[in-house]
Amino acid sequence: QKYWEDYKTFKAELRPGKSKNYVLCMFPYPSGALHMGHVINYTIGDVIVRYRMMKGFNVLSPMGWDSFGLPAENAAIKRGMHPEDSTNSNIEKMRAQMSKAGWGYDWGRELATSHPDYYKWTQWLFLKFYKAGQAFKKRAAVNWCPRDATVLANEQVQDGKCERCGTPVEQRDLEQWFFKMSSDAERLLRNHEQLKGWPERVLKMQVEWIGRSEGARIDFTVTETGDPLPVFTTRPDTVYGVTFMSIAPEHPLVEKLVKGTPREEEVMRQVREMRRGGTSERERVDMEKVGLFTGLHVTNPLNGDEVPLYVANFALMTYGTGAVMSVPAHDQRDFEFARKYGLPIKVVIQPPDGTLDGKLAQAFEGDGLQVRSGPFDGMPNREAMGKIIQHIEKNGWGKGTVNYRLRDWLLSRQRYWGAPIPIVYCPVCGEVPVPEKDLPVLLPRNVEFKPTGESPLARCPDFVETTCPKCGCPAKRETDTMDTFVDSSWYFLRYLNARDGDGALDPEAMKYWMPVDQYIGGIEHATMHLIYCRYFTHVLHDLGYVPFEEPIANLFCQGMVCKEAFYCQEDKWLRQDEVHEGRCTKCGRPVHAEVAKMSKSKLNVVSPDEIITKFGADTLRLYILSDTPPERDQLWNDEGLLGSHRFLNRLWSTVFDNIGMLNTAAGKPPAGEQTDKASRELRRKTHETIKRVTDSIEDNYHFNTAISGVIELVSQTREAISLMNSASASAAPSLPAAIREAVQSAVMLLSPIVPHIAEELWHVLGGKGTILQQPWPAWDAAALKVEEVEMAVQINGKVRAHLTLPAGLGEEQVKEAALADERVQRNLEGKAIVNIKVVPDRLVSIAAK
RNA sequence: GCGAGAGUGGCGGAAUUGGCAGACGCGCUGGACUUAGGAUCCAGUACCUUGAGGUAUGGGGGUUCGAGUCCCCCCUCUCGCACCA
Repeated sequence: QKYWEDYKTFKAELRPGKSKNYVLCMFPYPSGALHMGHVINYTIGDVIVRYRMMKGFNVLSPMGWDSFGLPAENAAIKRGMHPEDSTNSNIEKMRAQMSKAGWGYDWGRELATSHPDYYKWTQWLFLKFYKAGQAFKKRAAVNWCPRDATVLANEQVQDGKCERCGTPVEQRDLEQWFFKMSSDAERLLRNHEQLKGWPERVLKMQVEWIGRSEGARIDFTVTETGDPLPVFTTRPDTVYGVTFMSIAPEHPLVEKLVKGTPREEEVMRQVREMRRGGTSERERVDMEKVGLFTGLHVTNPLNGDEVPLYVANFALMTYGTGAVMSVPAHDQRDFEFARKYGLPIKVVIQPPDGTLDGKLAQAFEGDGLQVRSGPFDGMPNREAMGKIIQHIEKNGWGKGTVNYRLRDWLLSRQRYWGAPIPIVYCPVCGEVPVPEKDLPVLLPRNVEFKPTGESPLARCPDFVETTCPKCGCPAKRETDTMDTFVDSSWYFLRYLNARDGDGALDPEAMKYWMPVDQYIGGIEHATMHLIYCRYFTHVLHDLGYVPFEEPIANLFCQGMVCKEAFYCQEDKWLRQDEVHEGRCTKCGRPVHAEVAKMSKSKLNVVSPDEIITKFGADTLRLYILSDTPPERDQLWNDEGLLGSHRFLNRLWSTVFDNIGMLNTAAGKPPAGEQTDKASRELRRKTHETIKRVTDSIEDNYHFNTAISGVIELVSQTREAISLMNSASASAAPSLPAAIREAVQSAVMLLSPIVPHIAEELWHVLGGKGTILQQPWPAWDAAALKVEEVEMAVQINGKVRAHLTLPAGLGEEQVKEAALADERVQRNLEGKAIVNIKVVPDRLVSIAAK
């Protein structure tokens, strides 16, 4: 580690003409302690970095800190510290832990999103977005977490709960800052074709999240007042079957429409009741469908039908137009609602095989022929869809349109620990952006930041009170801060010129290094960070700041590290040492065991620090990659860790116990065709392993099979050493050279995974400098050739015999040899051969009756 | 409900992409050695029977000389989305 540090092994420089490789791991929130999630993430990244360095790439491997945000603030409150202090001390601790793990980074590019020299540029970018109309303020119903006392983006709400703390989210009407992400929906979707190096499931999740659907906007009219009431539908072919209209309780028209009507009080009471749980709470299938007649009606522009208008809890203000044309005959949800409230059901599409009447058991959602649909009667409904849209457009009743589920990104937060939004409110000039020369808008240090629901910065007069940059009048600053996902939406660009005080982005560096060749991180960011950073880059591209649209060429999502967790009814979650023979050692009750992601609450965490202290970083690194392909969840097993430790000890002693022989053999010509059989076989194993390890890494980073390959090579090498030391050594004069080659190859192949031991062994074997400057081993195709093969003989699909034959033997000769075999003959007795198939060097398959 | 992925020994997982299922590791069983170390080394370890066989990759069909792998039906689990009009 000292060598890597002293010689700046991981310092990356822009070298035009040299192939680059940008390997990036998702930067951590500085909690102060590494956990196994970091270990798997950053070990994968480090192995790729080292492998590609040996492959000759100019590799960039940066690291930084996602240091703003709620967790830092909450932790600081709990510990009675200022978030700035606890964040900085956590960064120190974690940087030291990372170095101990042996992960190689170019620390000269380190950044922290909470440092003014970073968030200055986050604010600068915000202003660019603002001027381009991509950042704007609007009043909207937003998700509110009462515990964290702040708003949340839709992406941060899970199952109606705060993604951070699990508290049920409420709905509030607030004026908030948004990024116009919805305007990028089409491109976010379209550019998927450029993301060939992304996992399919991440793209699928993004497709669902963006939620594109084609249909039409149709303008209904409120019969009594003449107010327009547009709806979005994906089934314009059913528009003649509308028998009522549903409107979201949040819809601005509701209050206006019922005002002064006899039903006002009742309707508004219902509206308040429906809104109480918040939008997300209502977005649940199992929620009972509730509606209330407003006393008003709407007119269907196509047939003039006047149908009742209902306030309904299943209508969402956040999708489409907030109003739904309801067609109970052809939509199951509308059907159930109509049944409940005794509303008419009007069939307008007949299935090809039968005749539906008004007494349906359920909605008919399939295809058929239009009926009771005016000029479209008799037309197949698929065809009618287009025709009806044309008809609607011609008459000015609406328009064919595409609707997206993706909403704008709510970026303001009523919390302290984030980048201040650089806007000033002037009584004369209104909303005024802070001039670029006045950036950063510094986050003041002395603020009472405990959450109350009001932005903490609002209670800091020194911060709030300012003058208008335009007219000089006394003015007030925006007191909300930015969502931390804003910070992390561009950090991969900032690494390229992290120390540059003159600009956010460096065009030359971006041209060379971008896009990111390999991004590694958790799947949990599929619809958050991984959409936000794409959107951000798209806008920066449109503004001419970056020369590409997609920042991440290849993405790898690692699995979780899990471990058995034990639960006792009486004593709750137990540590492993509190369980004995399936029973709780405290109360003797049987214990329930389950495999779960390592978590403090389930008491099944293993501390990387402790493992490194006891067994060394290499044991941990090797073990975490050994058992399971890295994209899959893995099960932590203490015994398995010991197995990895034992292997490294074996490798170590293989070198040290034989160091004299190994170094005497150095430089001797490698065993060739003229040498003895044992040497040729070891050499073949060596080159097979080089190929296998290289292929395994290239095949989606399957380090587990790469490692098992090296273990086999080391075992075979140790057998060769025993042979060499035995009496028959004279029969294998080339063995020392073959053993030397095998050992050296094993060390090189393992070096990205266990770099400390590999560097040490490499030096003991006479190497100079760092192993990272050595070329990755190449296999010699000639050495892979086998001389003899064992072929299986199948008779009617069952293996009946084995033949040892020279490799590459002709088909006829193989058949001959097979039929001559005594066991084969015995099994063929009394049968006639129907067919013989030879798979060269593998097997013979005989079909007989 | 929709979408994706996965079902292989006691466990984690291999399987050259249609070619001898169970590599490698853990665990377990014998044995060796001992400077008692999270030792090490050797042998064994899918199941049933052992003369030889027979049965096995969630279940059932199919294609094929040959299927864990391809096709059809079914079951189970995991993850994501979910009143999306």
